[in-house]
Amino acid sequence: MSLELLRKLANSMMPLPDHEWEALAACWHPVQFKRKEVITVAGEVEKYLYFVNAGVQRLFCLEGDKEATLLFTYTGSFSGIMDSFQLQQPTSAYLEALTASDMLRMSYADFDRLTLQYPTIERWVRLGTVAALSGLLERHKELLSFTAEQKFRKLLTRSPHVLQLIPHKYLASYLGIDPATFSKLLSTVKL
Amino acid sequence: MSLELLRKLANSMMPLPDHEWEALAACWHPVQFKRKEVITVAGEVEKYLYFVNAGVQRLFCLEGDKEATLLFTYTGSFSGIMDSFQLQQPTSAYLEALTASDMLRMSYADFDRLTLQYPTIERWVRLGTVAALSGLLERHKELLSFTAEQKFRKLLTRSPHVLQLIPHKYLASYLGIDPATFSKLLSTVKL
DNA sequence: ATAAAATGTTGATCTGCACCAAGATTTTCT
DNA sequence: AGAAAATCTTGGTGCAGATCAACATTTTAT
Repeated sequence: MSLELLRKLANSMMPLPDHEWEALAACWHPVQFKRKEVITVAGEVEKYLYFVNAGVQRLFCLEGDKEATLLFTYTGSFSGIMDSFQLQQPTSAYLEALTASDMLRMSYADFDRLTLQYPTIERWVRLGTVAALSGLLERHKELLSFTAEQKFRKLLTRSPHVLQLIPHKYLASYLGIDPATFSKLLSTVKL
Repeated sequence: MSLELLRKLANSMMPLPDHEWEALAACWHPVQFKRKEVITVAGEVEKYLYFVNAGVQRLFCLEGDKEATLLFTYTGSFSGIMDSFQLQQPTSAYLEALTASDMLRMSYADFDRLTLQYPTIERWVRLGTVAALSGLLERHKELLSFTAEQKFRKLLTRSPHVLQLIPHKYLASYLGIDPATFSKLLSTVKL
């Protein structure tokens, strides 16, 4: 069971005393998902916090017959439906594996115990959550004020690698534009 | 200095032992803003967490020549630029008073000390932040998938009172639609 | 109370982008 | 390797909603 990536991340953010790290590490359990497999279904309460050892995942909602993609998670990042997990309330989102995924996960009971027992961990979770909020606010601002082309360009400059990593129809959904429009924008930029 | 509203809110969410409440209460200081006064400017680090005793405030960004309104805060809610405050990083947003505002505020130094000293408070801040994240995700989903009319209707059903409270041009900006379109939608619904 | 500023309304254009559809290409599965 | 499924491309069309503009109304400040 590989905790290397997670340990590296933890150390870079907040070095923990050895015994706290032990307690934390003991709560993670490996789990695998196949490509296209749905990890969490709308209506459920998110049972786990995930850490991605390998693969790409997508968080999305169904609105009528359309999907709205909220975010992607990647190798080396946390995953799961964070608000549903922390508040233990039903979610209206789906989490699915876009590629075969190798993940670690922690149950809510363990998470709750750790945060109550170790103030450092509680604090670290808070700051991680704020960072997520900050990123979402930034994207929100773009949705409110950018044209399709501006959103497209921003994606290209901020995360060019996702073009090879994620099917374009999902990137289009993430930007709130039509897949055909995405394709047309792409062709204008490639010249 | 009126801590009534704040105390009521705190008790409803998480009753604190008396001495913790004392420590918390001692950190708040009253402050007033005039209508249209800018409370925090883009580029700054948010110095304070606010609690609104009276008034309405608006959080927005400038993108080119347009404003994108991210959220409103009201009597009885917290205010401030939460991510900038908690992370002590510069913000790209502005906070302004839409009406004359009567607020309480707490410095970051006090906030930091309280969260380190009292695990209950640290935890409560985390859960408040998650709740904010949850609400923002919900709105994000709507921006991605709703038409102007759908967003308009949702606003009317969820918060009809804001129609009397907030100038419609800001509501339009909040929904990401043109003020003229907002006005036209309003007239169709009034019949 | 009055002037001035801000906000809201309404109609007439104009356009960005969604929508549709059919074919080309790529990826996945066995 | 080959068949099937998924994804991407590209052109044509239509419309939701932005933009423009002029006037009406409401709110604020003195």
